Amino acid sequence: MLEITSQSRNKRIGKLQTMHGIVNTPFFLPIATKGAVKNVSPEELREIGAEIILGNTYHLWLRPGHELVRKAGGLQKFMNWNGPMLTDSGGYQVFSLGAKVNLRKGTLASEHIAPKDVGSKITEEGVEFVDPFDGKKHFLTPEKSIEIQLALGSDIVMVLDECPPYPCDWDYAKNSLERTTRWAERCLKYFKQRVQSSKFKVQSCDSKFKNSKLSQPLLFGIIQGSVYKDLRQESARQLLKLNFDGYAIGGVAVGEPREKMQEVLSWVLPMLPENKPRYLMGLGKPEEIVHAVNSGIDMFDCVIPTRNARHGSLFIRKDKDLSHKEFYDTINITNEKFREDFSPIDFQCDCYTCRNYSRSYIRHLFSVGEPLAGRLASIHNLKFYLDLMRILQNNTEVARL
RNA sequence: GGGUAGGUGACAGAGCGGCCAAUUGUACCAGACUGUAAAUCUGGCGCCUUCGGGCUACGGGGGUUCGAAUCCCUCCCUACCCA
Repeated sequence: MLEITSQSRNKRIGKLQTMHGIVNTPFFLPIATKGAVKNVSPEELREIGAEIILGNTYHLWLRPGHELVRKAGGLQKFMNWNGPMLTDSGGYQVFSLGAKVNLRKGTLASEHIAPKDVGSKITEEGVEFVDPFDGKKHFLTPEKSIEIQLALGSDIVMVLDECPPYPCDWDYAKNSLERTTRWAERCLKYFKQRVQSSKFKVQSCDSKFKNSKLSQPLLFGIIQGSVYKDLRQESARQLLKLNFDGYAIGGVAVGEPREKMQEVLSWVLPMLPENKPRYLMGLGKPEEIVHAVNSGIDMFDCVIPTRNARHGSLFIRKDKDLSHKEFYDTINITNEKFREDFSPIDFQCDCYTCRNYSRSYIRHLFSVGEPLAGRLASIHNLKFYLDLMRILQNNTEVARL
């Protein structure tokens, strides 16, 4: 249940209760796909203001295996993250692994080949994946995905969905969304069965959470339907009937134009209950997050801050007015113009990196391939994102400081 | 002093008569990354250009040939071996 503490037009600010603590909304989840946010330790995540992170079912299932993580006491304990965690269901890998294998075969993703024909095979029962590392096949069902997520100790469990690529024709999108709903039902059924059984035990990493009001994870449904209004709304209606703890909007930022994504929000958000969290999966660029928060989204996750950091692309605050279209800049720190620039990445930033290191030094680390480069850059970019969320959490007014 | 192997673009290293301004890698320059197969990928990388092309280039000089980085002569240089 989401406790909304203030609201202005569509924008909501609140608190989300989870097994491992309360999280302020709207929030951003740093991504720890394989049980670690790349280059950043849990302590550093805390320091820069992260309250919750995201782990990945698919990757952790294959390595090290969810049973191992269960034995370790849950992923939080395993990786030393004392706080809430959301787990993705593996649905995105239907898209990302499928589409990429497809591209390798020389077919354009834009030609839209249904993923069932490529790297992942979708049937009513579940999805068959081919592990790109060793070519082994793995079969993931809705029930299996839930089982894994519970073993990982997830606070927010996502249903297994299919994330279709863009463009995607109406017929395919319709079939896909309906299957996603059927999978969601199976997830819900299995989830209830497991969580209500006497054997269910919260994977708690810290005794302080024993008094949490919540003794079981939250389960979120995922709305699909590509860029079609009728399908998106149909998907939302179907999932609303199942009464999930929260609702995610999936299948966006897969190549569709920006306006399409904003349209999807405008169709779907008015249908969702006020007191339940809304999660826009995989988003996004800072301005997309600001727009989505103003539209009523509470949760985000994205690889941009960490991946771009590793590639030398860094965020810089520019304008305090978030309604201003260009409230930030990005620089590529590897550019020659920073060779003798001894100023910090961002004067307005108080992250560890900006307090202690110059652009020139970080550029040097990148050019000689020192791992510290990616680490300092990731800390900075994540701080930029988390600061952005902090600003959004502190201001009821639509996108203004 | 004698012998052998070599000298190719910033570096390493292919090419060994025309399809060579010259494979490839690195370095360098720029760009892209949206529920992470990503410390990855893409493009550029002699000079000039009206984008058709033009010019200068494979140690120096000379030659053979319609045509040479590629063949011949000579000089210079480098590495290793023998004195």
